[in-house]
Amino acid sequence: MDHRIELNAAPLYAKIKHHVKQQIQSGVLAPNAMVPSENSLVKQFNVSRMTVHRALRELKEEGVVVRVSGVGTFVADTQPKGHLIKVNNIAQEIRGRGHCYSAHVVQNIAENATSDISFELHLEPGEPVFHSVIVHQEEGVPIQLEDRYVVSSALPEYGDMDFQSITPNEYLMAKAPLQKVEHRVRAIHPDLLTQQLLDIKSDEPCLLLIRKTWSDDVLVSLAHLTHPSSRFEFVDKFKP
Amino acid sequence: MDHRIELNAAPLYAKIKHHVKQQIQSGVLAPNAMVPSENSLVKQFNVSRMTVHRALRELKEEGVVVRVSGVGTFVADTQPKGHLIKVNNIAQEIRGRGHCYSAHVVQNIAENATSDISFELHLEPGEPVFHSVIVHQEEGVPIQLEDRYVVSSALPEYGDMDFQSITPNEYLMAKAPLQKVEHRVRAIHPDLLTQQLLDIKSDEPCLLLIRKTWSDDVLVSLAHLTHPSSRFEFVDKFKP
DNA sequence: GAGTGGTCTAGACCACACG
DNA sequence: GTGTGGTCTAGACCACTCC
Repeated sequence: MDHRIELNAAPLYAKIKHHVKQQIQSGVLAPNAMVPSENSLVKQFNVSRMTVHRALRELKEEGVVVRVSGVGTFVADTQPKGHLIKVNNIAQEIRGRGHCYSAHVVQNIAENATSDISFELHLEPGEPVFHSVIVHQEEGVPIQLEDRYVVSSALPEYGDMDFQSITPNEYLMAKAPLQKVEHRVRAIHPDLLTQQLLDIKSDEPCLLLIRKTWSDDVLVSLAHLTHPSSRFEFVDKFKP
Repeated sequence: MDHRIELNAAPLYAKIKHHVKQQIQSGVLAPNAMVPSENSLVKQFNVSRMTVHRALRELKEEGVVVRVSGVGTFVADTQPKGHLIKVNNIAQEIRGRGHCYSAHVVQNIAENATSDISFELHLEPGEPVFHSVIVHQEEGVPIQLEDRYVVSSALPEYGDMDFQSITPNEYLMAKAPLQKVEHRVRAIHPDLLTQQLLDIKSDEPCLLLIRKTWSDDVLVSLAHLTHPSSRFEFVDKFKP
């Protein structure tokens, strides 16, 4: 049986991985749902079991799936969690979990930098900046409050954007190629406005990620990303 | 349970991985040196090529070796890859600021794993673990509460250590070469004991870093690192 | 007993690199 | 050409879980 006749260059195990991921992302396979067994995928794709096994094993390594010997393979029940570096793609991450992403744009206006903000952004006080405030939601539940300042001179069209379909970070990544990033992570008590926007009680601590991004040696954006502790944690796996 | 017996029960691909790692660590295989080819390892271990291939593929994914199709497999030259959150060396970090580091060892005892801990460490309930609790101080002020469990079978001498002059992390790094790390960061309310040990008020939120470390494909340690929000933040700068 | 995942074999074909 | 890694097959045995 020759599979090489096909022009598609992707290995079979990669296609199977992609197929399962798609099923999860599209909602066909909900969290905790059972993924078709190796043998049924063997029949479905007309490949050997070793190939299916490799696909599912790698999905397990990636944390997409949980496998229990003698029982079956299941869609990982991932709590809201973020990779520090990838917090920018909160929309993508939520959708990757097979959940519904939505955004509530509180404001996106032009301001003159206060002394605090101008200091942080290395500007002169009073220089124009954009100030956007957006609540990111997973399955309708607020998961991140994004309070962002953008240097107007670097991205003059930022204020015209409607961030319903694209997140500010996706916009920034596209318009101002990321050159350098600085993260600070703190635990805080949310202020009253934050409590209301995130729909949390006053005694719930929050994870605050302060993110500065540079493009072309210019500091372009300062974002305060606030996450309720009960709904979010940062996760980072790496190999030294 | 003897650690050596587990090696005999280990899968063949794991034995081959371990063998190659040993060769590298012992200096038999220097950085950039060529690792024996799949076919020669097939003969040496009298196994199938698929088994050897899996071993080398996983070593590649771990960054231990570099593989070039049509050429060969080579020992990776040690890449620094300065990654996230260097909480590892809290003592070093404090001294790097020119401040005085001190440690208060609350306990370092042998226990039998509770069901919670055994689950997290992938052990059977009741298996022996070491449980150390240490308060790390900067200029005499508590800055990190380290609550750590270590798998006894992996590091049988951990319980004998006096962590006044060397931190558990430094000990682990020396005894069990770091292979993989998982971090989770949360914001929490400290419990009463934590408040006392860190000398903080009950309403001060804390940054909790949960750190799991693997060595040689074995999970060896689980640490809860709690930091008062007013005295600590994580900082991370990087260039993509 | 039937089904699951975990491992392993002994072959095979392919693309690529090198001399 | 030979040697390398990348992939894939069609079986197999095992330990395990669930009914």
